[in-house]
Amino acid sequence: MLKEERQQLILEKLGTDKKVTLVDLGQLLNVSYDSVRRDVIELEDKGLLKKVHGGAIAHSYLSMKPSKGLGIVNTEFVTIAKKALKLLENNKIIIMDGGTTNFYIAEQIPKNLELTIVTNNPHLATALAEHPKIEIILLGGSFYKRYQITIGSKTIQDLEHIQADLYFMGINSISIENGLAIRHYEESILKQKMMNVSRKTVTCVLEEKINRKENYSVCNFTDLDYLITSLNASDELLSGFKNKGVEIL
Amino acid sequence: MLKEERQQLILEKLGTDKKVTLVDLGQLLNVSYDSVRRDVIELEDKGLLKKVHGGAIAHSYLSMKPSKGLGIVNTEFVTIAKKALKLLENNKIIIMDGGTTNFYIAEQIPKNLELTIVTNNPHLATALAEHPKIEIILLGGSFYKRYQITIGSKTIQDLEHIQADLYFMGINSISIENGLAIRHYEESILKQKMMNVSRKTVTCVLEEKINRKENYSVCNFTDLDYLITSLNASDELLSGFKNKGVEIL
DNA sequence: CATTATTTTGCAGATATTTGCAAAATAAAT
DNA sequence: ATTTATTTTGCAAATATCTGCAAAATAATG
Repeated sequence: MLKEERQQLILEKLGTDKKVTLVDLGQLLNVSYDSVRRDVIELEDKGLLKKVHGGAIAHSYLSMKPSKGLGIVNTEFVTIAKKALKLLENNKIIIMDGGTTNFYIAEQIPKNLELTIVTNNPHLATALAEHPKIEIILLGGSFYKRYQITIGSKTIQDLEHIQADLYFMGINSISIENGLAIRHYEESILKQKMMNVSRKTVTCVLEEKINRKENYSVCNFTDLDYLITSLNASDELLSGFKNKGVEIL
Repeated sequence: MLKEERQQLILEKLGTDKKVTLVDLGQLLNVSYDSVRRDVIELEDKGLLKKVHGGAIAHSYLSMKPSKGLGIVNTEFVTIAKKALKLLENNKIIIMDGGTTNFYIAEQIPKNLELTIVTNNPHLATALAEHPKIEIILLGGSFYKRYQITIGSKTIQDLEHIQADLYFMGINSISIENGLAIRHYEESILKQKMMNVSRKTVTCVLEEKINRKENYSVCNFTDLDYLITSLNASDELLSGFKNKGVEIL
């Protein structure tokens, strides 16, 4: 059995059971104790699980259904989140909106980093509460049940006096011609405001979002400062995005 | 069983029962007395619970984590919540703060009632999102991790332009002489503001809160409009509260 | 295809962690 | 004040981890 195959099985088991012991894994996979341990260490380095004495426990997002593929644990998010961490520095003020990737990023922020995080996503606020050094500002406003975020003029007003260093923007579609766009009108306005009060803006783009079409435009592609993706730099989907003044990570 | 797994179970039990003894835990988890004690010590170091002689008690915010439904149903809460429902009418604007009882009330609100609920408690907002007809306003501000609510001058400012009909106030202690009081300074100020912008104020008082002492006073007993309790009207704990212009339910 | 480099695997000894036990110290209860 | 329950401490056994190393498997090369 290949190493990758084994590690995939570990993740799957972890997704259903939430925890595994190394002894169990060793028997299940028919390899030595040491091999599974090394596997688990590798997986931990990738941020896909948490290793503990005698076993491993799942990161909350492992239970999330993979967007495509069958039974394959989706690690695209985690790869992206890892890259996003490189943009974080001590004492910066970061805006994170209701984008899904922001959860993955939040979970991976090193415990020694001091940050202020401004968000309109209550779930993100509670997730970040586990972190010892992060100060959290929650934006008020109308609570939009469907996306579970605050929204509307009050939210925008709350941003008025904020000057952030970086904004992690969630997006539904991205293309050169149409720029960045999402599905909901009020939210598109809010994202524009968030861009305005941030020195730099970064967006994390999953493969599936590229060249899709959505209704409400937020900004042009070149308004971005960074683009984070798990795609290889040589990938042709990215070809149009290069050399436009946006740093691609 | 992994150590982390055990500790997770301890926290879960604590979330529902509010208190545990080490003896119980030892039996429940099938480990020695000493192990659970060491677990509890570790959890205390992480600030997740408070260790006491012979056991441990939950931090108040543990109960806020909407683990699964509301866990074990505490009948006292439910009795109180039922009574609280009588104060609700169509199209009213209600403020609910971070009080625990507000969760129970929220869960019981009839599906046909149209309300606007203003809260500084994100967990309450997400719980209310299940309700088809309630409009939710979430107050912004600094997110206070320990109690999982927003707090501070921004939160107070968000209340400035709100005129509510009713305020469900959570409280830690109540007595005739010292009035209503809680443990946290900023929160006491916030509750005062919430009272100010509401036409009427109601508080739900569990037996244990009566004649306790807490640090920060919020208001006098007579500033209340309604008092909801599960105690029998003839109970002597209530004797001092009667005929003071506060309607006791 | 054979050969060489690279990676992966399992093993053994040295360290470190966890666990349960028992005696001594402390706190709570009667 | 005496008894009882709980905590603390030190200790030893069991278990898990880490390290370096050599055999096996895999990939790369000519």
